[in-house]
Amino acid sequence: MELSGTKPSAEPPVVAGAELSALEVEAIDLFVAATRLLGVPRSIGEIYGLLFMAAEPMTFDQLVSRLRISKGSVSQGLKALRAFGAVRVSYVPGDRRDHYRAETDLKSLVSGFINGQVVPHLENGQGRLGRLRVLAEGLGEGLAPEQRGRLEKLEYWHHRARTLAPLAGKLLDLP
Amino acid sequence: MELSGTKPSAEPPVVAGAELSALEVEAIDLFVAATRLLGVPRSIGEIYGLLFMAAEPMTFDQLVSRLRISKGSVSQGLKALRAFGAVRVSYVPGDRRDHYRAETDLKSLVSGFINGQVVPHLENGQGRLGRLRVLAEGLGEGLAPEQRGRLEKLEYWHHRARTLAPLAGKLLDLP
DNA sequence: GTCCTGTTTCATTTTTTACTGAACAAACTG
DNA sequence: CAGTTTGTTCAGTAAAAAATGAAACAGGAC
Repeated sequence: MELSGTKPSAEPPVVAGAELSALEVEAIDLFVAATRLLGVPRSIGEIYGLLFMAAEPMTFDQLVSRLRISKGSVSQGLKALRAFGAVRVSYVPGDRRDHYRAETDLKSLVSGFINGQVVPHLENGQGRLGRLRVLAEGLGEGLAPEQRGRLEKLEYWHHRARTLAPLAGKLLDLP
Repeated sequence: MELSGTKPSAEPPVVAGAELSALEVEAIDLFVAATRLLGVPRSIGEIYGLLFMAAEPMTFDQLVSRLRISKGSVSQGLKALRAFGAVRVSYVPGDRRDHYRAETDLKSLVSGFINGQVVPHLENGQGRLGRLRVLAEGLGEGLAPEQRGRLEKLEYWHHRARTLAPLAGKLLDLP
């Protein structure tokens, strides 16, 4: 199965249920790899990857038919992507369907991800730390100095994370 | 189930196979929550959490018996934690067994995690990007301007990530 | 109102990932 | 050296996560 020709004479059809072009496959592959690192589902990477390479916004059913994944996955994937601002909905006059396009501003993407995935965990951590503090106080002298130091360290880490998280997007500008 | 007493008169036994103290449980819980965010297995959080709160280094079989998880999990977990420098091995004279303690320097932990989990992915991405570039060149004019722009964006992102990743630890110092 | 079209929801199935435990290897001991 | 202790590996299994697809829903169009 060789791509022997020197230049592609027939341009890839961009019809609804068409096969993915090699370029699209490669781009999707890249984003799927990224999702593993970020710990989000594969299908989300597929959707974002395809939208990222698309020359123009795509509809729900284009995503379904070109990626050959279920409507359920597309619906949930778009929901998550919208939730942290990685896709936007374009209004297209005369078309009842929503058209989706990828947000490609790195700062927005990073901020969105931090706010959606990290900040909630940190707020959770707040509660856990509080309980830990109460337990430690209850122990009084039963707490070894090493342990006391560790708890202080934890408080410091948490504080660090909470002050840094909102800045993550901005850190991309500086260096 | 109330902790009604004002001070704990009976101190918790720190014997090998003992129950975990409330403090330990709470700390482990916190780290287990963190592992979900980082996408690493739960057992790793348990091990690190217990070591983090331990007043002194612990042995392999203490981890097995106190956490009540299998030797396999402890072995694999410690292997991973050692791999990115989150636990260190203490030599204890007169004891054949290794004693493990948690590394608690935040910079080291962050750097270790980045080097172990992120950098390999980025190197991988190098290859993917290369293939994408080749495909794009092959298409020539068949590539829409939007798509060309996206590819440039990708290159930029990747470059950004590669230059920033090694600095991650240091970024914790500055602000 | 009823009939479409586009999208969401959710119980079930599939896939992936992590854990277990027994067999194994290495290193020490007496 | 035989026996014991300490830790690793890996095939099988259990648990968790994600994908599916059918049914429900929303809101225009007619």
